[in-house]
Amino acid sequence: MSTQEELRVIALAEFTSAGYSATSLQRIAELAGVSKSSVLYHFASKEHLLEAAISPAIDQMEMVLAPLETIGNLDDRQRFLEDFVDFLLMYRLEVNMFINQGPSLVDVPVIERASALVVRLAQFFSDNSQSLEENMRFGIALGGAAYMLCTASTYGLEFPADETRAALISIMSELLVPISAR
Amino acid sequence: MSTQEELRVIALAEFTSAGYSATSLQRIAELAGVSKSSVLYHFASKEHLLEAAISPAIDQMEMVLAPLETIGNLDDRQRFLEDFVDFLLMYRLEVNMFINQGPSLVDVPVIERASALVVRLAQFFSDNSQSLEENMRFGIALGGAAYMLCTASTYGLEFPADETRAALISIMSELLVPISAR
DNA sequence: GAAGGATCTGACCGATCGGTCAGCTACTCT
DNA sequence: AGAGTAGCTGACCGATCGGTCAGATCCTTC
Repeated sequence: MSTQEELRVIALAEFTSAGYSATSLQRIAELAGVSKSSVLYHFASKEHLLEAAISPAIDQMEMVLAPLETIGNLDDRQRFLEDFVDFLLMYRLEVNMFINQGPSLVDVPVIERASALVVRLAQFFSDNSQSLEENMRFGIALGGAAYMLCTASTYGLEFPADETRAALISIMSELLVPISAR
Repeated sequence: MSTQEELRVIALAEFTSAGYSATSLQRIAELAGVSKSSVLYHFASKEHLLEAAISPAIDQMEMVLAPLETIGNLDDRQRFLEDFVDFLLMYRLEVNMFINQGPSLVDVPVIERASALVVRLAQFFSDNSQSLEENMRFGIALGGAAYMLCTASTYGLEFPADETRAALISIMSELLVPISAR
């Protein structure tokens, strides 16, 4: 792994666990075994490092959400949900960071891009009804999944990946089933 | 409202929205219209201010959780859930902060006290079965509710309190109904 | 009016922050 | 061998951080 990749991975882990503003470039450099100057050689600024750390996840999320508006029957919906859960599992650190720290990281372009995606997703899952309970079901599913996938591991809970995936799909399906099919 | 109370309220709001480490004492002082020295007169340190800001919520949570082990039938369980939702609504800022930033604020005594409460709550709601899905249902309910109650308002969603309460109780009941009654 | 405690402030401290810059090293290409 | 470039570093910068301290101000109590 190149130094640049290593820095990106370390930065992502630290930003997620300790928080963006609580993580210093000095600490990232120490964890990577290089100097702070070296970090700033590979990434023009701390914000650029943040951008590099999470934009792959946002790119992937854009791809997963691409077919959103073409979803028709419940099978389409179920397939999409599985893809989305796979996305959550693959990029759990990035998602957790966006969910938890996104609101305090406005003005960072990639964060705004992600926010737009979440709004689009919310509008789809709320069945265009914009009812309170529909919106809350979506919010709980998204926020809850993100919480479970990352924060909860702080409490020492560690689960096999495939079981986690199955349970997550099951619970989210239950939460996000449209009114018409409930 | 005394200066001390005002500082506590402002600090809580800022810690929640911007993050603990991203919030400077200088900023809290400015928002309150006093000097930084005055903040440090009322609270011995930034950490003491954090403690003062969230410990009322943790005290209340301890009271709400007191009857946890005596819960018998499903009616008890439902009543407890309603009390807990009321607690979430009353202390949404504190809960959101603990959920989102708790893991990065270890070594703060009040945070550890709250963590112990969450573990106790999780053990109850997971039906002592410790199965993966039970634990995940609890985690999604708790993390999701916290997310909806605070973070989601960033997206401009604002709901009447009583409707929010009813929807939250409904969704959480659904998520936390024990296996035996499903 | 004197005394005393509560409240508040500006000046100041060392540490750390993100970031700049000149220069060192090692490798590639001609 | 020489030129150029990518990778990396230590020294340094101004700004801001949390925190200390001596003293000003205000209000109560005698």
